Amino acid sequence: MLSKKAQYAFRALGSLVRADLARRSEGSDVDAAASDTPTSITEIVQTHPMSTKFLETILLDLKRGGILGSKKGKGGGYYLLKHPEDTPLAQVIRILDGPIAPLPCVSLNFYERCTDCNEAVCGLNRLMAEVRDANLAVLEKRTLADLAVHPDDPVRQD
Amino acid sequence: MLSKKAQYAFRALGSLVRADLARRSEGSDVDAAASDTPTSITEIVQTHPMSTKFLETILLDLKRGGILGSKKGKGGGYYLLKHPEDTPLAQVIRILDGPIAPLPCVSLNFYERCTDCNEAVCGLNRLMAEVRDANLAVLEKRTLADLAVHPDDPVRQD
DNA sequence: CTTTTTCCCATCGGATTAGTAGGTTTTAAA
DNA sequence: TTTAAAACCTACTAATCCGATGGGAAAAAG
Repeated sequence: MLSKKAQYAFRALGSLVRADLARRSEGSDVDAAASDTPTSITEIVQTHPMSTKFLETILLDLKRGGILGSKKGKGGGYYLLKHPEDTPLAQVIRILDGPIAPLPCVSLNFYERCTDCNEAVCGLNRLMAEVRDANLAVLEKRTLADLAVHPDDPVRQD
Repeated sequence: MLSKKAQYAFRALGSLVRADLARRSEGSDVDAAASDTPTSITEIVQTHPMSTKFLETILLDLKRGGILGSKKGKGGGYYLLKHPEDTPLAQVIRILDGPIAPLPCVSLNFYERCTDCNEAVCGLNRLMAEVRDANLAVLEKRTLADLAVHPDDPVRQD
């Protein structure tokens, strides 16, 4: 199960993706940088009701994780550092919830050796690696861009 | 991530599967019932070191969950109620860790309505349902029988 | 009637989660 | 140059969950 943190993160990122798309379609002629029109926490909370303070820590995590940039001061806020389709959902989950794998000993990014089992022989290892791969097949393919897709819109099915 | 409970459960079930297979190959001529040769907690802990008391609660959960049968008193213990290949890993995980889905609102067995989002429109719902399906594709196909497979043995790959 | 087992209930310390409080720094704009 | 609005930082807290433990009661075999 995703933590509240990750759930809120995805909601907030939804706002930022929509802002990104809007900016990109509006300023198609001018060279509008994402950092020129950041979205503030206050704005995000208005469309997605949640604790302002809690969201603050979440967006900070996403910034440290390399997904968001920020601008301080009046008119400041957060913005996506990359195109929405270049940030897979897996990256967001890893930043906020840690490992995606069901066991530390099959984790790619948070690997820890199994203390009391021989990984080469352990049947559970092999099976949980299968589960991990099934997860990543989705979570590395799907990106922030997919978050903003409305069900009526054509969805990428490949 | 799987809880310790689920991890221990899989180890213990490994023992019970091996006992089941052994019994089935031994008593091929006689009609030996599983309940005639149960495996006690003490035996399981000897091959898989872990807290006896903790394992006790786990096996009780598995019994209440319909996976194991038990026999009280001297010579008693636990045994599989069904053939190993008839218990998918998903069932074990649900008993000990609850939902497999990443969000309550996409859970098949532990569904809870989303309080602050419209499921029909929410982009996250659709994506997390995809993740759930990817998980279940593995966890409903793989069973206790796969737990006991040694890596050198031929593995079912379908 | 003794031993061995499952079964039941309550508790418990530590970690994690979700959230709060209060302040600082930076920036834009009046 | 003052004010307001924003990100940023540090610490704390309340509640919950996790992993485990303790002390038995009930059942079954010999």
